[in-house]
Amino acid sequence: MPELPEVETVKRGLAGLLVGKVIQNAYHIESPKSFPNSQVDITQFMDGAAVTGVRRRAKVLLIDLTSGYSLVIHLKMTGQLVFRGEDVFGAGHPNDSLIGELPDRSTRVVIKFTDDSHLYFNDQRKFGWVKLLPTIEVPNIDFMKKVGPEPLEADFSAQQFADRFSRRANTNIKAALLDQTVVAGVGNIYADESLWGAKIDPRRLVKSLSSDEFALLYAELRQVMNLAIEKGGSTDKNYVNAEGKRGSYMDFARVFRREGQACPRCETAIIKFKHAGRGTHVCEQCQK
DNA sequence: CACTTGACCTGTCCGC
DNA sequence: TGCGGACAGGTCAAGT
Repeated sequence: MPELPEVETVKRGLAGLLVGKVIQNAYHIESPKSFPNSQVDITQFMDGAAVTGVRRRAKVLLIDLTSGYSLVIHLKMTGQLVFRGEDVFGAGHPNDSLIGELPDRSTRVVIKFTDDSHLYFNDQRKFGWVKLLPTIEVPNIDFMKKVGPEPLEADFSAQQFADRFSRRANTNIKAALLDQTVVAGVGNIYADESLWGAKIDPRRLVKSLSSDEFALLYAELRQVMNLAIEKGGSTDKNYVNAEGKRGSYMDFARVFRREGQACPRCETAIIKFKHAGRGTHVCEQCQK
């Protein structure tokens, strides 16, 4: 579930918690695929290194270290990055985290800092990963070379947005929105939400959309993602922020996971069906 | 190259 | 209550 707004929320949380901390050591728990680097590299380039910054590109998190290496992290569907330390969960602090004692049975990677605080990478389904790479090589990995522009950047225009879709002219608009090489960071939740906002049926072919419809979809996508960041993301099942707390965008969702409920615009019941390989939520009255 | 489908995993929920 | 199957959805490999 983590899409751009969720990863951005984690990024902001971690930036405030990790920068300046020095790593004591790092290890995986019974899931080498989750942390595929060699133990030699992990020891050499992590132990004793300090965190200089936390960045996000598309749905990928980057934690930069003084060793010249960066942790490149993808949460995929069920990944969580939860920080635990005295400053957040000291005596007397209310603990409203969704997550209990850590590590738990979904913990795959543990990073221990010299002040005895910890960063836990949890991932129930083991699709996500933490990779250690030289910072200067990060832009050269396949994903970074192929991924499309950041949709929330100030200089990303409606015209650029529309132009990006030319490569997917013959597919449907929902599949194209989910294609990370078209625009970065859109996943199932915000695809459905923005298509509802723009009154576009997800099954429409890209080439059938007018320039006005692209302009509307651009505006709706940016609005819905900005609102989601403001609400700390969407917690459907697994997603939590860097402190283990849920996001509240689902309280504001108009169609996602609202099958059977009334469309906020026209009161018609929202329907759900499988499309582009995903659960898809639509108001068939509004979305044409 | 454009496009679609299946695989990767595990926990949960639904119907029998 | 047990059990099989569907489902969840980000990305990539392999298929047409």
